[in-house]
Amino acid sequence: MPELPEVEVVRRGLVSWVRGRTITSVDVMDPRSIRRHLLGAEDFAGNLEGARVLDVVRRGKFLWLPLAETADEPGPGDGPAARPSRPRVALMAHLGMSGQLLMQDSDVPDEKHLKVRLRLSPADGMPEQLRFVDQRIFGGLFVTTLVPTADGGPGGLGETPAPFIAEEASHIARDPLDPHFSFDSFYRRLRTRKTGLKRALLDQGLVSGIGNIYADEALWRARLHYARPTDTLRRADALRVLDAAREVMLDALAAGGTSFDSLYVNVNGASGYFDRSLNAYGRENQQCKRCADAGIVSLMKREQFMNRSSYTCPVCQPRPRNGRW
DNA sequence: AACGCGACCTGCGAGC
DNA sequence: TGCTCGCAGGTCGCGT
Repeated sequence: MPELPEVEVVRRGLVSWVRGRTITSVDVMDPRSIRRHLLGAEDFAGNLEGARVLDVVRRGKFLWLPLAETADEPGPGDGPAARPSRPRVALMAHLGMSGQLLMQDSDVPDEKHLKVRLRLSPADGMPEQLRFVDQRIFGGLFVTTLVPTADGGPGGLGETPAPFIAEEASHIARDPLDPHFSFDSFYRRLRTRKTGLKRALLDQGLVSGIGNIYADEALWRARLHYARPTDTLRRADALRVLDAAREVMLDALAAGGTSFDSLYVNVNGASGYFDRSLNAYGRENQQCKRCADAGIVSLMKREQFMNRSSYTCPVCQPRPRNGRW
């Protein structure tokens, strides 16, 4: 579930099912899904078994579960007096292009692409297993350490552990929905880049959470072409495209994310329906909706850019000339 | 230092 | 029917 809204749908879904529960056993059915855990499957399982899940935190498209290393170590809900030393490790997840995190009862047959199974301590009315399913294996799980954040703010969206972030997510910028996202610092860095606007929007170190779909949607809403040079971009234009990204991702979140097929589902296996609201992505040769409202005939164009497809309206998102508008 | 490309994977639909 | 090709929501590492 690759972009921010889809990952956030998973995070929200997961919180109520796993927070406070203990991981009792781990099955790795395909070691490729934990290849970023360099010490291998046995070490991976050993780190998780007996650990208690404190929360589910997201930064950009990275998701992690801070862990209390023993089951009886107090968690965030146990009151200030019982607060433990901060958690030091976390179970990290990235969904890549096709990863899913699913809560399943034990009697549900294994999915075709089931890669990792976590069994959780029993809890009333809750599924016993957290499953990582991944067709293309671009995603994966691994255990990592928590390190201080660069700006001293919260690590990501989620409630604990405030100033700490999973190490492999520490180079990822805040996303436009993060309350600590700073437009000023984004814009300052944007102007120093010598690249095109879409490439910058997809650079997770500059602003995170935006992928190919929402980049095209944000550019369409802001009436900007993907090749607009970043070093001459006016503040008002940068603000417009960032606001557009925030809006479109919030709308998508409210719709449960974008699903074209069963690959993109929430933790209960349900699809989102934002695909019906897309204005640019996937609309090759279809009439631009905004131009149609203005009585202008204009067909959306698909072009190869960065080895992937980009969709633009040739009328309301004209290609820049000479590095200027 | 930062940009931009290829690699990492499986499966599906289109076209022959 | 079955082959090949192009395509798919992402990230990382290398060469320039």
